[in-house]
Amino acid sequence: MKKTKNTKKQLLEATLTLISEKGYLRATTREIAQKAGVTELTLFRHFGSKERLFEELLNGYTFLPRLKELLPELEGLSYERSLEIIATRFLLTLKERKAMIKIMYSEVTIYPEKIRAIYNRFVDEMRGTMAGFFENMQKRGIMRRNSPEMAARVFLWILISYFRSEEIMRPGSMKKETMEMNVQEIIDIFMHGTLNKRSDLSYTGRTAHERL
Amino acid sequence: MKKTKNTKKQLLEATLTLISEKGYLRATTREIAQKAGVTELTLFRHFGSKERLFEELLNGYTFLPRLKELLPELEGLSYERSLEIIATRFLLTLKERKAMIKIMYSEVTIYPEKIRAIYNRFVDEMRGTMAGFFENMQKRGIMRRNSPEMAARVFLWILISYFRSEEIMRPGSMKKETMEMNVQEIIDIFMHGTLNKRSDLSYTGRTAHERL
DNA sequence: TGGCTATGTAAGTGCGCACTTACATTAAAA
DNA sequence: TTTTAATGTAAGTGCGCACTTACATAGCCA
Repeated sequence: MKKTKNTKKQLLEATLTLISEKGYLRATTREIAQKAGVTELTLFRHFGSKERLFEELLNGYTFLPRLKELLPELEGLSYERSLEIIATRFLLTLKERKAMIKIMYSEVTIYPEKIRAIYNRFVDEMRGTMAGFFENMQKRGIMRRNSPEMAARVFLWILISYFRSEEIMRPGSMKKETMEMNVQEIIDIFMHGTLNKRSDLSYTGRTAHERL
Repeated sequence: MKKTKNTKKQLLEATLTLISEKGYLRATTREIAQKAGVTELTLFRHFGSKERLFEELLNGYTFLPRLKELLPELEGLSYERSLEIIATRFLLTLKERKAMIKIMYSEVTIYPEKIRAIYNRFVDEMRGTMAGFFENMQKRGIMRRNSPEMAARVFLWILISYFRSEEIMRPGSMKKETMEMNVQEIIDIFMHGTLNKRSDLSYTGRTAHERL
C-alpha cells in the first residue's frame, strides 16, 4: 500500500466537518476528498456513494458520554454542587460533539430514522443515568418525590437548549466564565425551584442571582 | 388579470411547507410552483430567483406570540396554574409554527444572519414577556429572587426542548392528554424545584408525580 | 523480482435543477 | 371593444454534481 492506511478515517472526519458546516447537499464529494487529502475517486472506491459515506459516518459515530464514570466522584458533595458538576461535564460533551449535533439538527428531515436513532440512543442513555442519580437522591431524602425520569428530562432539556442558544443561535462561542455563571443560575433554579418558600431562606440564604 | 390575485401568497405558503419538509435545496422550484397551482415560470416572474423567494418568506414571516394578551386573563389564578396556562399556550404556538421552526433548525447553517434574526426576535420577545411576568410575581412575594431573565430563559428552554423532543425527534404528534400531563409535571418541577423541603409538603401536599 | 493493493491522473457521462426565451391566452379594466 | 396585466405552453440552456472508465504509479509482501 501507499502512504496512509487511515484514508477512510480521514474521509469520515472530513465528511463530519463539512456536512456539519454546509449541510449534506452542499458538501460536495470533491470538497470532502480534498479536505481528506485524497482524490474524489478514492472516496468512491472506499464508500461507493456519497449516501453510503454518510451512512457509515452515522453508524460508526458514538457519543460515549462519560457521565456514568463521573457519578462515583460526586460522593460527599452537596446536591447542588453535584448538579453543577454534572451540568458542566454535559455541556463540555455537547461542545465536543458540536459537529454531529449540528448535523442531527439540520438533517433530521432527510435521514429521519437513522438520525433519530443516534439522537435517541444518546439522550436515552443520558436520561437513564440521570434518572438513576435522581432516584438515589430521593432515597436519601434529598430530593422531592418527582418522577426521576421527568426530572432527568427537564434537566437535560434545559442544558441542551442552553447549549443551542449559546453555541448555535447566538454568535460567538461560550466563554468559560460566562458558562460557569450561567450554570450556577440554571442549577439554582432547577434545584430550588422558583417559588418563594420560607425554608429556602433558612437553607441557602440567597439565590445564585443575589450572590452576584 | 386572470383568476387569483393571491398567487404570491400561495407560492409563499407552498415554499414554507416544502422547505420545511425537504430542506431548501431539495425543495425544487418546479415542485413549489406545482403545489401553489401555478407554473414554474410564474414563480420566477414573481420572485426572480429561488433565493429571493426564500428571503421574502423569511422577511414576511411573523410569529405574533399572543402571550402578552394572555397575561391579564391570569389574574386571580395561582402561580402554578398561571404557569400551566402559559406553557400550554406557548406549546400550541410552537405547534402552529412548526413548519417555520423546522426551517429555522435545519437552515441556520445556510442563512445564519436572517434565520438567527427571526429566531432571536421571537425568543427575545417571549423572554421579555415572561421576565415581566416573573418580576411581577417577585413583587408580590410569590416567587423567589431569581433573575427574572434567567427564569424566563429556563422556562422557555424547557418548553422548546420538550416540543422538539415530542414533535420532531420522536415519531407521532403530541396527544392533547399526554401533553397536559407532561406540562403538569414540568411545571411542578419548574415551580417547586427538586429539593425536598419541609415547607413543600405543607404547601402542596404532593408532587404532580405522586398525584398520578 | 514480480505481483498485489491502494492511490493518482485525466477525461467524460448523464441527470437534475435553476433560470430563460418566444409566443399564446384569458380575464378584467379602460 | 380595445388594451393591458397576469398567467400559460413549450422548448431549451448551462452548470454543478455524483459517479464512471481507462490507464498509470508507487510502495509492500512473498
